[in-house]
Amino acid sequence: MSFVHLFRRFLRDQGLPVTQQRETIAEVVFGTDGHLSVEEIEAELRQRGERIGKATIYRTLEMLVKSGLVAEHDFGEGFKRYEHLFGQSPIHEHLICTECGAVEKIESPELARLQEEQARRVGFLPARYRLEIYGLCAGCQAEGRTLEWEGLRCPVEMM
Amino acid sequence: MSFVHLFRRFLRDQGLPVTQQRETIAEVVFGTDGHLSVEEIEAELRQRGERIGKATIYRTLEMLVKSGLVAEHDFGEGFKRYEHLFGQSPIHEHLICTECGAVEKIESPELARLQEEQARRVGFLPARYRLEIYGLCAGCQAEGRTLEWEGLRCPVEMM
DNA sequence: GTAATTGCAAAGGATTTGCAACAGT
DNA sequence: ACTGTTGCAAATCCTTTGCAATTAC
Repeated sequence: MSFVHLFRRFLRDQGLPVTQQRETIAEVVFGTDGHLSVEEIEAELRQRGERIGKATIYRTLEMLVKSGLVAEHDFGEGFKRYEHLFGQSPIHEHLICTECGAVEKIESPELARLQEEQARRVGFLPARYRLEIYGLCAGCQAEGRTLEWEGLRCPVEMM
Repeated sequence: MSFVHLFRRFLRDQGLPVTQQRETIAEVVFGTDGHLSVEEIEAELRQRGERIGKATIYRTLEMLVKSGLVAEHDFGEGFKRYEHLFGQSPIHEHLICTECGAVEKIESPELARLQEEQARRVGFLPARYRLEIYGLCAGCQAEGRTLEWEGLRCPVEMM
């Protein structure tokens, strides 16, 4: 449970109070390896018998993101998702299945290095990366599903 | 003005009418190499003396995205941006300056290839990529600006 | 002529904000 | 005690949708 320690340290460093709500929300976020939506966090809190307002969840998540312990994602669903970075490389890709919504993580030091290199080549100082690949996951392929909207696309050779 | 031709062709192929509004909106989108927000598109239309409703803009953009001629982006500003892909590789990275908001594009076939490779390695069928690097652009660095929120981050070595 | 689009205004959904009551230091 | 947080509801912002009038084919 070292993450509680880290978050507390962050709050202390910022001169902010360590409240029960903040710790509870952090426990939920650090207790899942997936990508949580605010709605999912709310549900988990309800299940634990905690009654914490939505506004507090948003405010705590903002803090967790600022601390660098949690990453914010937008997979194009119309809302955000949150993922703790505890014990994993902050630089990793996401493979997002457009059919079933599954999100798989892959780490590639090679890819990370290449990205950094490309950015610095044009004088850019990189701080944060976002690598997402949308497509069809192995499971959906096995079930014979195809990329629905892909049929409408004008292929590049048209141009 | 070949893009008008392409968009028309797409509409015909779909059995949809080619309206004046659709062509005008397409002209605006294809007339800029940057990343336009809906608000910016509206402003440009107003400047041209065109009076087109916001709903029509959204509906036309949806169509342009489906056609594959335009890409939709979310740079975390709370709204979407649109970029035409006419004459450029659909696979390119974005370097986004968190201080001045500038967006620079870079193309890296090497990076694209590596990404494809990584995805396929785990049985994933890639269709669409998203590569964004957030940080400080060369211009802001020259002016001595720093990454404001970066100071709050817990470095990885804490974990 | 028929079917689809347009434009307006209203609805929708996620996130933020104001403010009085409350908790952490 | 003092400062900052919490929770509720209202507000906000972007985007979508319903529907009568209009336009493309």
